[in-house]
Amino acid sequence: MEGFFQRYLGLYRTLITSLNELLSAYELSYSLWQVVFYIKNNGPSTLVDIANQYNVEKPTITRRVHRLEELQLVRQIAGQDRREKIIQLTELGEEVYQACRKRITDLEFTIMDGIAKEEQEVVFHTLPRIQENFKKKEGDKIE
Amino acid sequence: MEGFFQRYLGLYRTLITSLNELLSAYELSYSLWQVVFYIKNNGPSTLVDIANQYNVEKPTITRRVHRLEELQLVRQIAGQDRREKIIQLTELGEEVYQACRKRITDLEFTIMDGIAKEEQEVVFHTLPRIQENFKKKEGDKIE
DNA sequence: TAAATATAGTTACCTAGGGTAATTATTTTT
DNA sequence: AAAAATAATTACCCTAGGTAACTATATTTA
Repeated sequence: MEGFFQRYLGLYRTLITSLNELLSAYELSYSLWQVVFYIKNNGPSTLVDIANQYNVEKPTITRRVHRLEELQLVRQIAGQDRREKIIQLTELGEEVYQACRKRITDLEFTIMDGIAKEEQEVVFHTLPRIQENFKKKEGDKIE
Repeated sequence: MEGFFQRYLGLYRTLITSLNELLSAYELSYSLWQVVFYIKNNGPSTLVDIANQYNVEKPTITRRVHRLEELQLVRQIAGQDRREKIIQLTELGEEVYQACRKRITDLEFTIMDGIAKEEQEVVFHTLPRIQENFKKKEGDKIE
């Protein structure tokens, strides 16, 4: 499938810019949204949980969480292990999640306009399979 | 198609990192590769041509081209319009293009492992259609 | 159980990559 | 000829992430 990367990456800037514009109404960016999304869908989490989910380093998540604390969208709660910082959504965080979720879903429908349901399904299921192939390749390298 | 953006963007860092690693063997990154690729496939081009192709601002391309000049992969040639800077590949640039093209194509095949040809085709054709939908949306906004 | 090791998070510093506004040189329009 | 447009550049700024070193706490192990 020569040219796949080009097709894939050609869409990236358009998509991320569009999402960031949408989210800027809530003083968020996609990278901040990822954290809100993760906590909403996995419950109170540690920074390591989040870093592992998105394959980024811990300082990256430290920064994102600090920003979200400033925005009062998340707060820290006490846990057993005093090394850990467990964060959860605030009430405001929940509200902003709902509002963004709706607008993002709307955008997802808009940009699928005219594309058959079956085609959408194929794309939806194939992208994670490609990602698995990358992981497999990484694994091979290490062994 | 709720969750599409997540699926799409989840792959991004994996993919771009993998490509940048591959290209680092030639002191390139994907953003530099785009310029080499464009010139190879469109012939000698101006900076504006390239900026338009990738929807980035001119200074971005100025920087990329300067870097490629340092690497001696491109050179400037004279044109009619003396405002323009027309750049073309050097012999070294051609060689590096061929080498990278091969390695990128190999990677493209690797990460499609186990994915049926028909599914690959659907993804391949659907991504640009999604991009068109974004453009259409942008257009609507302006009017 | 004391010492060694591992883990969670932070800080400071660095890099990649791109944007905006202002500027220069040249060309095109009026 | 003067005004407007265009191509490229420069200077400055922003976002986002990485690495290495460090602190505090928890877990292993000898």
